[in-house]
This record gives sequence, C-alpha cells and structure tokens, in this order.
Amino acid sequence: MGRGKIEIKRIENSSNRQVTFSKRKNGIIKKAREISVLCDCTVSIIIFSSSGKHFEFCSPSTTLPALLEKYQNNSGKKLWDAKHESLSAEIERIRKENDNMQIELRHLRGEDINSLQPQELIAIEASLETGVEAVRAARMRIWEELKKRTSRLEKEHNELCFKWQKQMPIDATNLREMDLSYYQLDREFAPQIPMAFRVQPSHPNLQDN
Amino acid sequence: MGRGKIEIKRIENSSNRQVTFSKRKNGIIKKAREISVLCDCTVSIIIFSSSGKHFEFCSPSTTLPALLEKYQNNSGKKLWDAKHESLSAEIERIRKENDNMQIELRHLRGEDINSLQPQELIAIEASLETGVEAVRAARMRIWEELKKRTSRLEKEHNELCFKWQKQMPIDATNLREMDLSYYQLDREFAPQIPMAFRVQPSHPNLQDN
DNA sequence: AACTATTTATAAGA
DNA sequence: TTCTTATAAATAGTT
Repeated sequence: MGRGKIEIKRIENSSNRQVTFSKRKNGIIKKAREISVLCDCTVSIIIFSSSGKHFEFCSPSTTLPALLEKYQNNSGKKLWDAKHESLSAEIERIRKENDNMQIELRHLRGEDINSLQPQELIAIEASLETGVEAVRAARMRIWEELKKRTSRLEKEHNELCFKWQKQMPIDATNLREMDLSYYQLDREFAPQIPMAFRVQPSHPNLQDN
Repeated sequence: MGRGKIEIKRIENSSNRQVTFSKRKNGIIKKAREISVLCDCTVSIIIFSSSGKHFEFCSPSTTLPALLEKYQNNSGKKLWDAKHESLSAEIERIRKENDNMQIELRHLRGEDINSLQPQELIAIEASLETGVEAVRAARMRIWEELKKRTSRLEKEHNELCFKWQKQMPIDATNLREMDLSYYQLDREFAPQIPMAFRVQPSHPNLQDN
C-alpha cells in the first residue's frame, strides 16, 4: 500500500526504517483504537522501537495492570516473577489454615457439629472439658490470690491501726505536723484510704487562730 | 476501506461485530508482525474480545514477561508492584485474622490463660460450657438414633429366626448345604453377626465322618 | 468462508 | 518532520 510493494524484511536504510516505524506505529494504534470502539473489545499494545523508546496503547475502558491481570488469569500464563507466585501461595496457605481454625472454632462453640462422627464429637468434648478445667483452675488461682492479698492487707491494716493508737499519746511534738499532713492527705486521697486511717485533725485551721 | 465507509462507533449488530472483530484483529496482528520485521522493533498486543476470549501477539525476539519487565523499567509505571502491594495487604489482613483465631483457640483449649482478666475467663468458660452442652446433645442424638436402629434390627432378626426355625424341618434336602454355608459364615464373620443368627450346625464335619 | 467495490494505509518523493 | 499522491492493502457489505 504505497507507491511500490515492499518485501516484509528489515528495512536496511536507517532513516527509511525510522519513518516507516513512525507511520506504521501510528497506523497500528489507530487500528487498535478503532477495533476497540467498533467491536467493544479491550486492546493493549506495547511497542519498543529499535532504539529502545517505548510506545503504548490501552483501551480507555481499562488499565494496563488490570488487563494484564485478566490476561494472566485467563491464559494461565504467568507474567510476573516468582515473588508474585510465592505471595499467592502464601495467601493460599494461610487461607487454608484459617479455614481449618474457623472449623475448629465452630466445633468448639458447638456449631456445625451435626455431621460429625461420634469419635470426633468425643474428641471435641474432651478438649472442651480440658479447657473448662483449665479456665476454672485459672479463675480459682486468681480468687485464691485475691483472698490471700486481701487478708494480708487486712492484717497489716489492723496492725497499723493498733500501732497508731498506741503511738498517738507518746509523740506529741510531731503530732500537729502529721496531723496536718494527714489532714491534707485525707482531703486529696480520701476515697483510696481505708476508713481506719482517716484521722480527724485535733486542731484544724491552726493558722487562722 | 470496504464497500462503504463506516463510522467508528460500536457495531450494534452482534454477528457483524463478531465478523469485524475477527477480520480487524487479524489485520492488526499482521501489521504488528510486519512492523516488527520491517523496523526491527518489539511489539506485544493483547486483545480481549467482548465475550472475554483473549488473543495475543508478541514479537518472536522476546517474551511477554520480558517485554513487560522492560516496559516497567523504561516507563517507570508499575504494572504489578501495585498487585504485590495488594497481595501483601491481603496477607497482612489474613494473618491478623489468623492470630486472633489462634489466640481464641488457645484460650478455648485452656492455654495461655494466666494473663487473662476474670471477666475474660468467665466469658471463655461460658463459651466452653455452651459448646459442651451442644456436643453432648449431638452425641445423645446419635446415641438415641443408634439405639432405635439396633432395637429395630433386633426385632427383625428375631422374627427371621422364628420363621427360619419353623421352615427348617420342611425343606430337608437343602438343609445340609445351608447348614454348611452357615457354619462357614459363622467362622468367617462371627464377630460381625449378632448372637441370634449364629447357628450350630447339626452335622459338623460331615465329610470327615 | 469467498468475493469485490471501496476505503484506508502507506512508500516514495518533495 | 510533514505533505502529497500513486498504489498496495485492508475490509464492509454481499453472496
């Protein structure tokens, strides 16, 4: 289609080749645009000139990555390297693990168990019972711990009260100071201090007098 | 370039569209082959028809992955890094889900529960108890089913035995044969046959006599 | 899947 | 590069 017919082989004249490349490249891209409109299809073209410059066309209805993704799924050929595959494999693996755990969790919650064999049910029940025992033991430990701590605090507390009552009349010089400091403490932290510790100051508002 | 000029817009007639697609697709791929030879360049074309079928052309001097790799490096556009990112995000998401389930499973098995708060322990215990109840109910259902089936079979067996005993004296010609076959059956399958079916042969070792 | 009248692409020249 | 134009090639409509 030109002034003369040409053989389809490499054009040796460099500038001719360059010109022909430019014209035919535009021609192909025009054709690609046309077919994609006329036939409602998706086309992508990537062209590298011999000098290494790249040109591309992609139907406006999509993007190159999306089209390539589709191509890959459709053709089964892999365009990207091992990295992609290993990621996909990893996802596959985790998904399976996930599903298994999901099933196990459901079973342990008593869901989806109607299709199970008696043996499986027995295993699940055993696991549940082990779990219940462990949880109860843990709760018991916490309870004991709390009881122990409470009784220790109570004891210490009582001892302190006792000492306090005995010491009060002896150390009269410090009394006013401590009195005052306890009074302040009392106001600031009252809710956190056991009743027995809250002391009424014997001389409130000393300065004011 | 045809009998009539056409507007570049979607061809509404489906079969016309299909024919035009086929012709123009071949045209484009022919052009691509020509330009790659004439101009010593590299071309890749991927076409998806509206029906989802894919067609491709790639210069024989390269492969699609290699060309895409080169395109990515050359253009700075990422064709699949985005895909990698989304895959990684997906992995991240699933991993988290996995971890949560892992923890929940451990707790339900009574593992790693020492750092839990009493409230959490109570919730786990409740879940376990619900599970145990469900599993026991399921086992009970199976048990009842089995019991029902067994008693039905037993009844039928007894009826069969009764009929058999009544019939035995009548058909005396077959008796020896059947006797023998039951004897063999008894030896081979004894463990699987209910007691009521095991018959003592009236003439064991008939040949030996 | 052919045919062919036309349109379109483009090789060579300017 | 871009325009021009003769000619090759592609293809729309038809069979």
